[in-house]
Amino acid sequence: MTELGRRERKKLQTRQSISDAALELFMARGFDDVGVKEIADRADVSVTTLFKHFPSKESLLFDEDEEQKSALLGAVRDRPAGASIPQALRDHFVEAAKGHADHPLFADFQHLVRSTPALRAYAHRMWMRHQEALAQVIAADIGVPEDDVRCAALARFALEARDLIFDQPDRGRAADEVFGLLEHGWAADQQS
Amino acid sequence: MTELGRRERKKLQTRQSISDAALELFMARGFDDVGVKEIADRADVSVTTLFKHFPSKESLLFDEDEEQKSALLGAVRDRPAGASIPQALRDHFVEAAKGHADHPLFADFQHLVRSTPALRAYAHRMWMRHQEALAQVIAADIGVPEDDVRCAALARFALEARDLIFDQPDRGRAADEVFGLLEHGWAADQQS
DNA sequence: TACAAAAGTGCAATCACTACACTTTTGAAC
DNA sequence: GTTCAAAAGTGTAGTGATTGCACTTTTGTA
Repeated sequence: MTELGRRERKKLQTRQSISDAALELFMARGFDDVGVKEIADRADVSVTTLFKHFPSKESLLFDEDEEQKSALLGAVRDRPAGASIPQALRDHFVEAAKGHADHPLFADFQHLVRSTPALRAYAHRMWMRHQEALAQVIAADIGVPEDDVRCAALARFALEARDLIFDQPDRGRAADEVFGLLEHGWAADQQS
Repeated sequence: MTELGRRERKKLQTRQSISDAALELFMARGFDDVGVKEIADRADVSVTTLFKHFPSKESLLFDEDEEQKSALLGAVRDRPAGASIPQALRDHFVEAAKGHADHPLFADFQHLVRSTPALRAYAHRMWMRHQEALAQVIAADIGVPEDDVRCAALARFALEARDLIFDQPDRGRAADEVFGLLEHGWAADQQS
């Protein structure tokens, strides 16, 4: 689409160098045992430049998740006929988890993030940023005002559900139970 | 119950001085515009001592929430006969919110916390710490293993719900809708 | 070719937080 | 009452992320 000039290409290249350096060092020695100075050195830029490209040390590991976001919204918007929204979200998460299981590198990355409090918190915050957009897609889908509370709640709960499920040993079953709760409510199973 | 010796009394007193100093300064000038040095000075202790009593700058504003926690667990455990768990949690949150509306100082405190990203995040993290305990109480109540996923999910969603509801203009209605979702599920309202 | 914007640099500073080695206080045992 | 070890407190010096500033270099473009 958009042809990038040399300037923009170089800028992206610098950004990528920094990002690469950070990933390698963090994976090798852990987030807390690598300083930004060392990353900047390896990427052959100054610390100042590093912070012109990334707002914080944590952000070095997380590139734009525009893709992730649109996949999420798409999963709801373009769900198969007859599928409910919670079902669509459940399926989307299970699929995504499967896709990640392929990449062996990704598992290490996940482990790094989940075992480092600062990264875990940052990743969670980034992920929850999608709440508003998701809520709006849901609201549009069922034809209610875009600030409807129930849509906001479903969006929030579903996004939280992903992390909740990730901790469970049997993720498939966990996903079924958690999204079952969202779909049919707490009351559904209690008096059975 | 426990008689406190002079030593422990003095320790608590020091802690309180620090806490008071922090609250006053933060309320007057905002969280980010007050340094820990200044707080320590006003409390007439060293910065080192300040950090012996509190693990971080944010924690200066949040005292032990053991009380809050047991109130939360009690609301579920001792709920009126016939009330469901989501209902009990809903009522508990609505009651708590009312109680806070009384204290005029509390409103300012709330505003400070909610308008300062670092504090907002910290408060949220503290609040969500109750998830595990709440999940266990729920599990015990309905007689399932304490690591049941649905209980963990209900606990998490309910705790998240509080903050979600707080943002809404009409909190009573919002509470009804959000906890209605937890109680009866997304499907319940959709095909009506 | 000249010029303004963009990208990058180096330095000094801020600020939360920690490690350390030290003094003072205090509770309790003798 | 004296003694002694633990607890509480202090001051200093450091680390490490992040920012502001004044500066040079690069690059698109007129």
